[in-house]
Amino acid sequence: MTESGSDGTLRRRILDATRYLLVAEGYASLSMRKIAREIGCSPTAIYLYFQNKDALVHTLIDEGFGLLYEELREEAARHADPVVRLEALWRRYVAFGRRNPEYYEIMFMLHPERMERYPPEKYRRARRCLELSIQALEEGRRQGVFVVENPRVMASAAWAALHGAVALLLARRVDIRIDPEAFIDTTIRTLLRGVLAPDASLQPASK
Amino acid sequence: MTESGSDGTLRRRILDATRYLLVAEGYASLSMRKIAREIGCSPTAIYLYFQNKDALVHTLIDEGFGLLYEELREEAARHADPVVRLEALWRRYVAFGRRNPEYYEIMFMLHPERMERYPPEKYRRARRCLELSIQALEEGRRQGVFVVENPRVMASAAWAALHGAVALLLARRVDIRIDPEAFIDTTIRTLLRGVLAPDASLQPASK
Amino acid sequence: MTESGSDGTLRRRILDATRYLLVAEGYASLSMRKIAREIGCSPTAIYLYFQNKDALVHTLIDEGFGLLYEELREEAARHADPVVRLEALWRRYVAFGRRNPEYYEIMFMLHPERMERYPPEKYRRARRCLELSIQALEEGRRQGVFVVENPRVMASAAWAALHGAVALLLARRVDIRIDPEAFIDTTIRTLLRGVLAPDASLQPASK
Amino acid sequence: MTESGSDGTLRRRILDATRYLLVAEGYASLSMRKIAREIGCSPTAIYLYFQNKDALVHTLIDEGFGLLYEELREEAARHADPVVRLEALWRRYVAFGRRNPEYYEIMFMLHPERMERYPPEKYRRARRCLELSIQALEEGRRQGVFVVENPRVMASAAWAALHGAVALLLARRVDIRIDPEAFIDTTIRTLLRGVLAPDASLQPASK
DNA sequence: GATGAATGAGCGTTCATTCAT
DNA sequence: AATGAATGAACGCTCATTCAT
Repeated sequence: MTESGSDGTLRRRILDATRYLLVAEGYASLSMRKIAREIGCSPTAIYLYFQNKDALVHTLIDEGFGLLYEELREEAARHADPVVRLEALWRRYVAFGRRNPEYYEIMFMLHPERMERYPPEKYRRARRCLELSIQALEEGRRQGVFVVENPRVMASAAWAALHGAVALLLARRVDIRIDPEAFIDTTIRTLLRGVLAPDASLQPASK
Repeated sequence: MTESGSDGTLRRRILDATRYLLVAEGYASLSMRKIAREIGCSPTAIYLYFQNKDALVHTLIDEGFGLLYEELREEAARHADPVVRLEALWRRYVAFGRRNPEYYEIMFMLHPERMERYPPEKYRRARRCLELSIQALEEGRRQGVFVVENPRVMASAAWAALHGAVALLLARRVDIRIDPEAFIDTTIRTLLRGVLAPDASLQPASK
Repeated sequence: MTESGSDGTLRRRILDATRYLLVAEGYASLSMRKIAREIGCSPTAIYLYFQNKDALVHTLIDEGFGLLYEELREEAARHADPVVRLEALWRRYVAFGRRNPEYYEIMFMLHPERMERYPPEKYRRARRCLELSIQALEEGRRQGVFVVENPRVMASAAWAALHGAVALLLARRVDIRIDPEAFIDTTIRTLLRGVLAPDASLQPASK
Repeated sequence: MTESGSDGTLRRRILDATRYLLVAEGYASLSMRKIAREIGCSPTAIYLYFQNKDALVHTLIDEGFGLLYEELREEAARHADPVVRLEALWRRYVAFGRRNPEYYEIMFMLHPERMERYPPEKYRRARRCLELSIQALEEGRRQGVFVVENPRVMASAAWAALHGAVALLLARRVDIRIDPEAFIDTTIRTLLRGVLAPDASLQPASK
């Protein structure tokens, strides 16, 4: 359930049409007219619910972060073991990006100048996602299974790695000879091996 | 060294102005008219040197891949040890991206639709960059210092990780409390630890 | 009677301004911007009523064929005698062309490339105009007053002759020493004499 | 032999390339750049031989009228009998138009505003073509085989009819179910029957 | 709660032409 | 005899947005 309810209200239909168009044609060619055409209303109508195009997109970004956090939080709650939990979080992140390319594009692939008007307090929500990884890393470090200097930096670096994988996959920039699953798997297992204490036995991926 | 040197020719000034605008405003808002305004010529003049906007951007992409490959090749030649070499290649890649955000954006952050008209033979040049990493991985594996199932997939995954780091840094999406150098360092060291054989002693980064 | 009457609606004013410009400057130099300037609106406004330039012109072409067919049908209905009727149709055609040079230009003087996107069903309407002549020729042949091998070909040939006369008059390519009325009259009477049975007495033109 | 010789001089090549482009793409999309590209010289070079685009086209128009007149004069000289001669002239006119669509387009199908700058004395040359028909009509009238009030008007009317046939054929506006040869034949025979004295036996077309 | 009418800015691109060399 | 460099004007069209209703 998203923050604005999933009723058939025009506001909701605008958001959904926007998501559809983001998947179908990408952010670059997203236009108010197209959104309006998609749902059969006038372009003006959109302005009744969103101050402007940016506000509309920002709303979607918020939704996206809400969804992502929910998924990650749920995943984190499911695994007591920090190693298992960390891997699960990472896999979930990648899965989210691949399953929701439209959210992913505006959440993480928009250019900085596009984000300038994005209210900074919203970023805090984005950061909460990272906290889950940080916690797992800290827990694991305390248990001696992770070797990590700075959990926050490590979590960010791992997130960057996952982001790179998702971004290249979505942009279809990965060599077609490479199986996407193997690609993701290699990324995650390499990261895991990179943070695990040398004597910690590397358990098989719970794929 | 680019193909035409840095003489004051209009063609060169167009390319430079384009690079400047790419850094300053991003690809999305790049326009022929802005380029012309930037260098104080008429928009028409650009068409004397480039068939159209795509051709202009493609020229820059070529330049970028030329530069990157040159840097990586030089770096690869400098280090006999595959471990040292791999780390050097990775560091160089990140450095290139951070030093040349404009090239990086059009080389790696453009959406596929934008690239459709990019001549496929040019991609070969792009892939050669990856080959250098693959070779290092293969060599290291033969020497028993790397544990890698599929070097090509591993090289791609590592590239994706580095790309993610560069992309987030350029987009200023990394938490400001995190020192970029530590962020990069952690990324690279984690990757390295992830591919190194367990008994191989991890030497300190030669940074 | 056109489909939307002659109210002062912007749509109508666009169509009228276009017609004016077609007369004043010809199709070749017709531009959306000029139309907008002519009626004092922004070029964008035109796109509220017509999908693009072609659609605008096609609308006028439709109007033109509507008008012409109406005139010819009415004329045909007025005359029982096929000889009188045929001459009346011919005169009416020429009169239409001279009275509506703007319609005539886009209806009959546009190059085929321009028409490619013109929906083919619309052409049927154009052909119905010819059918009226064909019917008159067939009737007259049955009555023995016309000597015609193939009425459809004959009707086309006569139409071509009339078209030539109209086209040259509109283009002011006819020697100025020649009275346009005499020119038209000669064309039509010659055609008539050319199709009449030898023994049919040629009545004076009912001009 | 045209007035400017048919050597391989650049001037000649420009004229030929222009003719080629007129056939291939039509007057509307004729451009100096395309002409230059076609013959592999710079657009500027054209201006060494022709003051501007209009002058270039006017030169071709002159050539066209020269060719047409030559053909018609030769044809006229071949036939003593005015009836035969007139038909021959008409057929030759149509043949010229169909054989030289590029000349025909600029000679007879250009819009009036395009011709404004065409030097009026050149029109006299165009009119000489008509004189040949007028003479045939006058001769035939003196011999009692033609019934013509005003030969000049009649010649113009017949020319208009032929022009209409050629124009519609070139523009492919004639119903595809109609055989072009039959179409032309009908036009000419109808005209002929229209001017022949009632008792003059109509000889079969020398098709 | 929603629309219709309209705009100003901007886009990539093409054109005929000029001028210095 | 010919070119290279450059321009100003124009083109069709799309966009985000506003305003009156």
